[in-house]
Amino acid sequence: MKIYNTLSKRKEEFVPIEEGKVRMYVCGPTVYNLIHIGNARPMIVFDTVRRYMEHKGYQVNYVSNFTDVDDKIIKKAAEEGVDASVISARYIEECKKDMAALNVRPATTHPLATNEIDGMLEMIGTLIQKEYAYPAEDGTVYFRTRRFPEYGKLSHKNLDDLQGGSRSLLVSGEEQKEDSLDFVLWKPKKEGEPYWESPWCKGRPGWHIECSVMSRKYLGEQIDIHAGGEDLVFPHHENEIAQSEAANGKNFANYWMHNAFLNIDNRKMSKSAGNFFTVRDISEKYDLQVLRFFMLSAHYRSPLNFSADLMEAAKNGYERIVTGVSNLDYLAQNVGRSEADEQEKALLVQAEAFITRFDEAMDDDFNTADAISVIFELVKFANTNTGENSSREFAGKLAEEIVRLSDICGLLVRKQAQILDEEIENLIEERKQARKAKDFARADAIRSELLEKGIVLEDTREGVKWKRI
RNA sequence: GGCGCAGUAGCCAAGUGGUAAGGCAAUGGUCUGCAACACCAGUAUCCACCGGUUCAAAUCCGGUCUGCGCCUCCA
Repeated sequence: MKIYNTLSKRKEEFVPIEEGKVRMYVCGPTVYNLIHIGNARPMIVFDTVRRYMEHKGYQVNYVSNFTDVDDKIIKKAAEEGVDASVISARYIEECKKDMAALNVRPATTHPLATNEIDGMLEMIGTLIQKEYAYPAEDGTVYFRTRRFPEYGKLSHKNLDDLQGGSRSLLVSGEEQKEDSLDFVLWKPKKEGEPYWESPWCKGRPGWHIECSVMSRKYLGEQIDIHAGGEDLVFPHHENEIAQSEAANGKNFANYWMHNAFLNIDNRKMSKSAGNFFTVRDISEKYDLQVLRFFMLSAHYRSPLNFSADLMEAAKNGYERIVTGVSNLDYLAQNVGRSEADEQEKALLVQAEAFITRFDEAMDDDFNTADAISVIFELVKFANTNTGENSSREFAGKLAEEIVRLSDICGLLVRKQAQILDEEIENLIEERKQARKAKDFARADAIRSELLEKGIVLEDTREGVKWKRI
């Protein structure tokens, strides 16, 4: 299995620190609002990475934090006149709902920054002791960036370029830094803000130190994979490396994975531009499996454009798989012959090639676009080779195969049997009689009536089928 | 200004040296009372442009154009 590593800028064979196990940390959202569809991309992508790793037999320890103390949370709390913890608790709950709807599995551990303050104080203390950090007069603690010679190794920047770029960006408070590249580990509280006691001042942690501490606590000093959006490469992940490696004296993460951004109508999503969508917004119009399918239909390192038309196309594509499985399930339950014959057995052997190709695609830096195209080919293979003369075993096995591959991508393609209201069932039965009597006007009227209730009827060779839209 | 990414059919998107996967849309056909589903057929002489390397390039090298990202909170 090959993974593109931002550190080396190339694909590398994945070798875990501990055989059979993966330790993986994914930077999670700051919970000050409902998550937006841009937040959803890393969640979906790295959930898929995790699922594939597990499919390959790895035991994955997957940690993803919630940043629950931050300027934006404090601002929102002030607006609503409530405590910051009320805001963060609310949006953590909402985020978990969205994740469930996206079929993103909960992490092994979802640590909260505010529960890990002791660890942060400890790490900051160590950094000061090792002279990698220093407190300023007002109690702010800064990381001494130039003391960490490898600073810039992830983002491939050199310190002097950064120095030049930031010189014009000096803001108030900067003058107490030894160097403009130094970044904050601990900052003093302002009036009305949540705070914790520390040896330096009453205050709260800087953003970067959280992840270094939580990663170490739940996964150990050295981990296999650290992941997040590409915007986190600099400065967040660069700073994490500096903190963790300076404090622990060890290499931090072996593989750094970054997903590219999601754009809306070819522009960066932003509230001010008015092209901002939360996951909840999308869920009002689409099954969120469609959003997941959409995100996985491009490679995670390519920028992905989002638009209404593209979502429609994704919906149609996703439904092709769902319909395929549904047709196979129908055959598997209703067809006469139970055992596969010789010809079908030969076809099942042939179908194994799709599984191999699926794994090859995923082994190549999680090429989900290619992997999904293999699922489509398998669907077509199944559609072409099954019919009312198929055996239950044959249809059933093909259905299982499609469901299994989709499941590795976290895509739910088998719709649960839904219970129909008695009234609807009666209408379907009445329409059946009407069609038998060639009263097509009445049959079409019933179909229209059901359509208004969100029920679509299809008269297939195998009989009348219906689905909710 | 520094660093970096991308440009493949109407749209989306794989493919990084051996002669263009897959999906959506559209077209013709089969099936169907009709519709939907499904199947079959054709659909990029060509991969932004120019030049080079090679027996061979969408794939490597150089240049041009265009779009985008990071360098500042941000997935």
